[in-house]
Order: sequence, then C-alpha cells, then structure tokens
Amino acid sequence: MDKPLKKPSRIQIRNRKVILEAALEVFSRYGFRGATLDQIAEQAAMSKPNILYYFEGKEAIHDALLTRLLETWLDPLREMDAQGDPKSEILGYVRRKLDMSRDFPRESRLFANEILQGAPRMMPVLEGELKALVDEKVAVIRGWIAAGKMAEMDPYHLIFSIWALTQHYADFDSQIRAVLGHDGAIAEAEPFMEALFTRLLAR
Amino acid sequence: MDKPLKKPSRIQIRNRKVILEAALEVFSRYGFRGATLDQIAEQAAMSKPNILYYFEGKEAIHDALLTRLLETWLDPLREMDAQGDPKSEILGYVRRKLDMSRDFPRESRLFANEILQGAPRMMPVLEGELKALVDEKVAVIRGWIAAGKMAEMDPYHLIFSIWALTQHYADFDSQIRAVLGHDGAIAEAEPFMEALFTRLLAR
DNA sequence: TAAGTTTTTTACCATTTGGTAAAACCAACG
DNA sequence: CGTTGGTTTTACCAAATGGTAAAAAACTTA
Repeated sequence: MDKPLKKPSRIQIRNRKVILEAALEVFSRYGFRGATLDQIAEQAAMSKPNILYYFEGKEAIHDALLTRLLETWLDPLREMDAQGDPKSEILGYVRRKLDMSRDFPRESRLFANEILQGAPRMMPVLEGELKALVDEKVAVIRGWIAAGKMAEMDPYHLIFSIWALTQHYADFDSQIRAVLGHDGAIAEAEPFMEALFTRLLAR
Repeated sequence: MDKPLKKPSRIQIRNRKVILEAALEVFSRYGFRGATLDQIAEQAAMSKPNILYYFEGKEAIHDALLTRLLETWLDPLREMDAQGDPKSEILGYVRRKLDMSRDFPRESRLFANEILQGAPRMMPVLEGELKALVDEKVAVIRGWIAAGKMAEMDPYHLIFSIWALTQHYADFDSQIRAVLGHDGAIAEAEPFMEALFTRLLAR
C-alpha cells in the first residue's frame, strides 16, 4: 500500500526535508485548516503535484510534522532527574523549554495551533504518552515536597505554569515584539524566570 | 455606501447577535483562514446568503468580533490602580484575567489565533493602544519598586507572565484536561497563582 | 387589507482547493 | 547508445468556498 518500500534516494531525502520545512512555515502560521497545499508548494519552490509525489496528501505532511515534533517536544521534561536537586532540576527544565521557544518557535506554534483547535490529531498522545510522563514527574515533585526539599504546591500547576511561561514567548512573539518595540525578549526573560522560580520553590 | 444607515430593527439586533455568537465559536477554533462561512451558517442555523445580508462578508464578521473583544480585553489591566497596594493590585489583575479565561475562553482563543498568525489585523492596536497601556502600567510598577513596596523585577516580563499564566488555561484547555483527566483546572489554579505572585512580589 | 418594506430562500457563479492521470523529462547503467 | 527507473510537469477534475441576483415570503403600517 505504501509508496516507497525501498530505501529512499538522496533526492527523496532532500525533497522531503524541503517540503517539511516549507510546511512547518505554513502550518505553524495558519493551522491545518487554514494552510493550503498551494502555499506550501510556493514556499518549497515546487509544483503541487510534485509535493503530492512525496507525500500522500495534506494530512500526511501535517502528521509527519507532528510526529517529528513529538520526538523532541517532551525531552526537556524527560530529563528532569528525581535524584537531582529540586531547584536546579526545575530551573534546568525551565531553561531547556525557553531554549526551545527561542530555537524552534515554529514548532511551538504548530503545537499551539493543534491544541487551540481541540487537539483533533494529538489527543491520544496527550492522554497517553504526555499524561503518563507528567504523572511520573508529578510523583517526583511530590517526593521532593514530602522530603522538605521545596515549598508545598500543586505539582500539576507548577508544570502548567512552566509550559505557559516558556511557550508564551514563542506563540505570542508578535504581541511581545509589538509591546516591547524590539526583539530578544527571551534573553530578557531568562533572568526573570530564574528569579520567579527561585522564589516560588524556596521553602 | 453602508447598508443600514437607520437604526437597526429588533430582528437585525437579534440575528447579528446570533451570527456573532456562531462566528465566535467557529473562528476561535479554526482561526480566520480555517473557518468557513458554511460552518458559521450551520452553527447559526441560518442560510449563508442570509448571513451575508447582515454582514458585508467573512472579514466583516471577524472584524466585528475582534472589535467587540477589544472593548473588554484590556479592562482588567486598566483597572490596576497606581494608588493601591502593589500586592493586592497585581493579585487583583491576575484574578480578573483568570476570571476572563474561565468565563470567555472562546474570546481568549480568538485572540490567541490572531496573535499566532502574526496579528495581521490587530497589529496596529497592539503597537498603539495596548503598548501605550502597558507602558503606563510599567511606569506604575516601576514607581512601586522605587518606593520599596515590592521586589525588583522587569515590569514588562511581570505583565507578560500574567498574560501567559492566565490565558494558558483557556487556550490550552484541551491539553490541560487531557493531562488532568478532569475539568475545573482554573479553580485549582487560583490558589497556585496567588501563592506564586505573593512569593514573587515580596521583597 | 393592500402597499410598501424587510427578511429569507433559491438558484447560481467564479475562484480556490486537494488531488489525479499521464505525458515528458532525466539520470543512471548495461 | 538506448533502455530502465525514478522525477517533474502539464493538463485536468470534483468539491468546497466566498459571494451575488432575484424571486419569494413575511412583516409593517397606512
């Protein structure tokens, strides 16, 4: 049923990458429904039928992007180590998420668009993989709190607050730039976040 | 040039409201480009030409929603009083924003969609009205800091952090529900936010 | 109730959109 | 050199989409 059962050629590898890069640009701005194959084709400097030679259809491109995103999206949280010191582990998580907002803002917006629309394609992953990972780390944080190593608080909302604060700088970038009148908000945000979480975690 | 120069009839008032309500539902989910007039028509239980009898076109409906949104969107920040106590003023602002996320999640998502897409229609307002209001309140906060009434910090990022934390609960609702496995996250979030900002502001 | 006005429906239309068929092209390799 | 397999283009298509014209229906008011 699938098109390429053999190993992909050099041209295939290159063109798939070009298409995914173009599609990321378009999907991250307009969401799945708002994006068009013609836009992606233009961005990729390729004809529309040629794009459909490499991917089964619009949905397949979007799925490929989401799948690729998931491979790295959860890494920063996975790295949080139960054996480590709460403050440095959580600040490390914040820094890694902030780095991702700086280095991969389009991926962040792609994710935001999917969630805004009710996560029609990612809901199973959210309820499965993501929930499992969060539950695991919540247990870790509960352990730290029970051991008196950090202040008492709801670990779920601690994690939500980290997501909110860090992703905001990628997703609402245009608003932030409009208000500040300049770029580089994330660099300014880092010391602010460090102070915020330092004060929050202290017992 | 405009259609109704006279005062609108009762039917006009009712149907415009029905259309805007339906359009809010659709635009807040799919964004401007991803939403269709047919979806709005179905949601409004009205024929498409009938909708176009009340509004000039798709864009006019969207504009009407954004305009209506702006009337109340900035109110919570406007209410922040320079004469008041920093802690209660800022906590009050957080609570009002959180209330808006609970009571008007669709409006929050409509706004989020617009910003995600680079604010093509709202950029002038962001650079004008919003920036002016934020600059004013930043000056107020700087005054509080200078008077030793709260901890030192970057007031811009304090405001950004309030936007991020409060709006996250409306915009990323489906993710939060997937992870928690239940509703009512905002009710849980309120004490968390209070603790967070109490600790952040204390000198 | 009849005339005038507003509202709604029916029947369209041009463009856009996701997608396909098949011809043309091209890069090896025997 | 010519054949073979992968790649790209050209020419389409059906459905969806934003929008319009005009008739029909419903409501108002003299």
